[in-house]
Amino acid sequence: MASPSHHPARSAPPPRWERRKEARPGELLDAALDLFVERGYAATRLDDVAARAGVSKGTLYLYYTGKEDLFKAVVRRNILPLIEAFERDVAESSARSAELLERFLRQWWSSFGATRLASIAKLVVGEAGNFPELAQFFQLEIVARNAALLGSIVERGVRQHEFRPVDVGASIHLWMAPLVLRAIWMQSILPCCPVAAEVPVERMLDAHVRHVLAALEPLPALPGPRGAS
Amino acid sequence: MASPSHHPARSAPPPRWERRKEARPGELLDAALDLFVERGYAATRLDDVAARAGVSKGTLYLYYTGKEDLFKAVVRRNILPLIEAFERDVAESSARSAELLERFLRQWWSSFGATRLASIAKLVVGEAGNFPELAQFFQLEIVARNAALLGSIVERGVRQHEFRPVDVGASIHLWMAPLVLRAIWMQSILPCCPVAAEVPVERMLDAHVRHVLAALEPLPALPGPRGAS
Amino acid sequence: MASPSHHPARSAPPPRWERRKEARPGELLDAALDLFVERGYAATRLDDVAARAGVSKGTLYLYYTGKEDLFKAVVRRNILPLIEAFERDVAESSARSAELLERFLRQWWSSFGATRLASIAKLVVGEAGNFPELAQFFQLEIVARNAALLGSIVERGVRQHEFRPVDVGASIHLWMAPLVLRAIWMQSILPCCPVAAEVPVERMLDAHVRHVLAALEPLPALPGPRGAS
Amino acid sequence: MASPSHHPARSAPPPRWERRKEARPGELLDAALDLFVERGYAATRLDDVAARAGVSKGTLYLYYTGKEDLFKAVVRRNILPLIEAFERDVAESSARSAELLERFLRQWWSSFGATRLASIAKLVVGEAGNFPELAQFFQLEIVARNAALLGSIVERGVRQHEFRPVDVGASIHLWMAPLVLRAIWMQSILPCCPVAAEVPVERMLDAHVRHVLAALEPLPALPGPRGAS
DNA sequence: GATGAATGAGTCTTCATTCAT
DNA sequence: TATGAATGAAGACTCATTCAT
Repeated sequence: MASPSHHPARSAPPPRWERRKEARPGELLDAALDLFVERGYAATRLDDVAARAGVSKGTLYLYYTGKEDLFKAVVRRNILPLIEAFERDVAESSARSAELLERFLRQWWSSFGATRLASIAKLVVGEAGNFPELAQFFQLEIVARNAALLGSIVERGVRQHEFRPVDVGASIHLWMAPLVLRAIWMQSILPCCPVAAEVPVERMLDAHVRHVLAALEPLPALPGPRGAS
Repeated sequence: MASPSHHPARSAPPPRWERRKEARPGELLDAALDLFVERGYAATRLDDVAARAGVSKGTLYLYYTGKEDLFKAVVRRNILPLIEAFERDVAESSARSAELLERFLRQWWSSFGATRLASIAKLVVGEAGNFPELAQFFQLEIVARNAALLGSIVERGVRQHEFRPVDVGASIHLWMAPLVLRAIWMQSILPCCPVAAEVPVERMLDAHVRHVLAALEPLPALPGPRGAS
Repeated sequence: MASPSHHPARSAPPPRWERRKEARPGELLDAALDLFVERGYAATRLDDVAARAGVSKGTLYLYYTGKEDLFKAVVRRNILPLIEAFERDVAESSARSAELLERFLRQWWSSFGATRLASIAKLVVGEAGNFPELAQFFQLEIVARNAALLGSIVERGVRQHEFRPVDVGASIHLWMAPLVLRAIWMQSILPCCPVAAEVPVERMLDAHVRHVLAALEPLPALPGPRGAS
Repeated sequence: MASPSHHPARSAPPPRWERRKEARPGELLDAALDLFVERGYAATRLDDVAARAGVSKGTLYLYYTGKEDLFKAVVRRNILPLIEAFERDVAESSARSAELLERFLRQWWSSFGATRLASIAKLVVGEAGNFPELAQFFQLEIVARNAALLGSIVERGVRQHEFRPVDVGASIHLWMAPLVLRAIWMQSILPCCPVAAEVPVERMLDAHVRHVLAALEPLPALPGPRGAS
């Protein structure tokens, strides 16, 4: 009678399952991301992944060859689009270098660092020993590309005399590390320490941006004594 | 008596195994650290820990109540002495603030960041979800204390007009993050990417120290209105 | 229109699959025979059977109620025609008994023993414990009938004084066993031992036939001119 | 009172398990033999093996690395001693060749063919495709050695003019096959066909021995008084 | 008729933990 | 204390079977 089904007239029993070949992979990856992030690789049971995706255990194996494959797919699927979006954004922008740099950092934070995706970095780092291949993928396809992107912004700024000349290679790490580490922290330690009265993210972010821009600010061409220091 | 050996007076038959109640815990912790660092928490088998420590599996349970307990002991035992040493060093030092700060950063790197101990941070971060209590301990007893230490150096420098006034809370994170992240990276991703031609650690470290000190350098007294900012 | 289909009048859209109700069972049985023979009952997956027959897994269930049913059908379908052919051959023959017997043995070898069908015997023997009903069928419809056939030849020979009187029941087993066992061997052990330099089949077969005929050769009629033969 | 326990006075609870390192492997192999023989390799669950051996599933893995290893151990352990016993018997015997041959055949039957061990041959034959290595072992260490043994008896008899010259290679197979096949049959098909009124084993065995000895009997020394025998 | 996505019971295997010795 | 044999709960993975399309 009050059947939740969609056949109001007929009292057809609701189908035990639906055929949704297209949607399944995405649902499985979403479920897996949640659980991997929450519990880590080893502590995540495929039963739970399947249950959260609303399918049975066997179905999972129709789409992924096993736990490892699922894990790799989760990482690839969630991370790659992001880096590609970043690359598009930078390529299309024609703003001043300082502005572009600030926007990059803030966008990185809002679309990755502040999200659940940051946990993926944590996962990859934690499981690198057990998934060297995945670690390589991550280093080459994500970290290196992100660094190249940031590097290209800085180099452009330097070339156009918007930034002072710097050791780009070393600087990139210095500019990214505070964001990356804070992101990881917020996904792992922080949820366990509700009282950890940390400096708010915004303040950290502002300070970081200011700090980076200051470090890149062109030296005053003045006659000033500061050049001597 | 003082003999480390085996009851010379009593004509006891040589025991099949030795009683080494004092030495055991350390040996077990060392073995466990190796394996936890290498494989992560879940992938480390107690059998292997015991084997590496040269004892049987059962013996392990005489000293630790289980895997969790062992894990926590590994973290506590290896990390606490370090932070305490840092605190002593800083307390005893009377050097100029800039010098002290540089020494702190370089020592942090050489005695923690560049060592296997850095993996512990990786471990704790990765397992925080499964060991909240451990994460709290880590945050409060290690991270916070380290931050306080660094903060005290900076504050002293500011108070003595050796450093310019800064947002200490936000700055600390910015000063530590590049080192922490690089340390973690070297323990996880890097071993899997032998060709990753990164900027050498020394250059990164030099750049970072220079950068930190520049950011803290007192502003020129000058006539400048900039002091108002 | 120009559809290869079989409904010329109707402008039916070309079907995505063909209806081949008549051909399917045979194709499935052939595929199943291959795989059962190659891997045994349990290690054969219905997926593979269907794939080899060029249909989907579901289709298999339109023709057989399950794996067991398929297995039984494979055995029945492949073995029964053989024994029936043997029976026809013997019934129609009017050759001398010795000649008929030799022909029977050689034909048995060439049309069963030397072929993939011999593996069916191996299968039934191996799975008898799990398929008692099938074992009974095999014993009654194949083994016993084959024995009866051979027995009838021998008995006829004895009746017509072409063979010496023998214990027919016991003899039949002696005459068949070397062929059966060799056949099974060639389907199971031999493929794994490429170097097993066995006596060639032909020599074995010749020796066996000679041996059987010698054992059945009528005793010399006393005074003994038969020594000359 | 009549407690089977060994602590009559104390009401100590019976230990949940005993440490019986020496006995376990044998008990496990016995249990496994039973079940493999009864159900075949694939249909035997390790749970059942362990239960029949009176241990838990995990214990099985202390002694064998898995199902395959257990299977191989069952075969090796049960079959090798037999063939070695046969070899000893023949080596030590000094009987006449005919007598030795008959004894060999009868002993083979009673100590292997008529026992549960014959099922091992069935198993190996059935699983050869899935365990090629085991099949090789069986062929080389069991079948070939048994054939060599029988061959040596026949050759000795021929050399000493107790037997007529024969094609030893071909003959061996002819002499063994009826016994081997009957043995396999009795372990697989027969238990499923209680009414299969077969020729009794003894009669088959007698007929076979008679038949073999007749085929080997030296040819009459020409002039032929042998017709009288 | 035909398909193949979905199911879920069944099995092997691992490993933290216990306890008789 | 120390040992390591024994346990058993847990989880990855398979595959015969079902059923919505």
